Amino acid sequence: MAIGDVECCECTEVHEDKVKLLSGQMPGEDELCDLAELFKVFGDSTRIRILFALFRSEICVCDLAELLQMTQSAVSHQLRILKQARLVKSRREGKQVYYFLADDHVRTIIDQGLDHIQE
Amino acid sequence: MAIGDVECCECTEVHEDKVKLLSGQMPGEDELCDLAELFKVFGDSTRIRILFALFRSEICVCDLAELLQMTQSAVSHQLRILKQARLVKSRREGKQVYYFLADDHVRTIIDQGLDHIQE
DNA sequence: TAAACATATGATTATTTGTTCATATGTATA
DNA sequence: TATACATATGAACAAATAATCATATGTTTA
Repeated sequence: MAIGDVECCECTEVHEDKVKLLSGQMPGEDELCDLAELFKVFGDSTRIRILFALFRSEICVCDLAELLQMTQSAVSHQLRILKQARLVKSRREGKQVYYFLADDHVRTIIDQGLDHIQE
Repeated sequence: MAIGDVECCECTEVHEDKVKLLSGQMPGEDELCDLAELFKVFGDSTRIRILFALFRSEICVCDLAELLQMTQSAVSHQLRILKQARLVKSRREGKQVYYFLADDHVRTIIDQGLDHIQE
């Protein structure tokens, strides 16, 4: 179907009013994309494992690599993504950099996710 | 580094005890993957838009396509993913199939996500 | 039962993304 | 200041994935 053809089928008029109403209530494009980007960050088991580790305490990069049995580089790349999403923060102590959870949203979101899959 | 080389660097012994402790507390592989898979489903703006629409009321596939200005096929593919993740359910009414939210975890998770990005 | 409508789905393609490798940056210490 | 250590990052490659197209399935009605 060509772009610009509004209807995907013939049933458009069935709930035209409902669609119009909903259309006005949808969040803006920016907000939707930001939200999807945020959840994308949770959508990788390496990053989930990092977040679980940080539930207990802050931890430095090489300990994380050891814990997850991954290269320092791979862990560092993922930490960068977590940091850009403001899910973790870091502090330097000498040669080492310690990462920790940025706030409690992380716990809540993961807890809700656990609730869901355990149902 | 070859697989089997445990250390990524020389600092392993610095927090060896911490790593061991954490290692015993990490969730199982299955749980971690299920969780990541779940959040992957939230990590797409099309699916987020579908979920937002379902916040208001159940809605049929072609109305969703109209609302999102997408093809029926694309919407249907995404609904399948949402359904496999048990985030939505459906019921047939005549020729049309209505989708609706499976439970309240969806709202909670998205609300927490919104909280986070709006900070 | 045939035709029209609504939805589902397999195959293909373009894009995104996680890991690896090599290397750069930053910090401490001899 | 030279060296070693800890972390960060760019490029490349393989794997995952969202939209499209064509078509199949399921339902209603003439």
